[in-house]
Amino acid sequence: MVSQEFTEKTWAVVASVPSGRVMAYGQVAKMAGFAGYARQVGAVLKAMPEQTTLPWHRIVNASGGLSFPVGSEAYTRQRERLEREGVIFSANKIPKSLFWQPLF
DNA sequence: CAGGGGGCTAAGG
DNA sequence: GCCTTAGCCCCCT
Repeated sequence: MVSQEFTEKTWAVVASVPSGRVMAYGQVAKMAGFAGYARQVGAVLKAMPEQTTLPWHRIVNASGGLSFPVGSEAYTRQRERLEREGVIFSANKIPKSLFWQPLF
């Protein structure tokens, strides 16, 4: 389990990512005030319920790819949600230009 | 304490 | 592009 504070700060940052844009796990952690906690961000998102309104799918790895095996159910689910918002994939990678850069 | 493993990352071959 | 190494932090065995 992760601290309540970390969880809440993470949710806040994730919720701030606009549709059609994505953000890396490490970047979310940093924005939440927990630099270095990228893996914990993943843990928080994994614990999200199915019906959540939080845009967990907008969080991807720093390489622009999804952190699931290509073709897996989880991979497909996340990719469909992103493409539905207009996010494009090139060779299973999301272009850097689609990364959300919050100006602090 | 030692090991292993996660929706991670950056750097080097 | 791949794989390995190292670093990161938390959790479980």
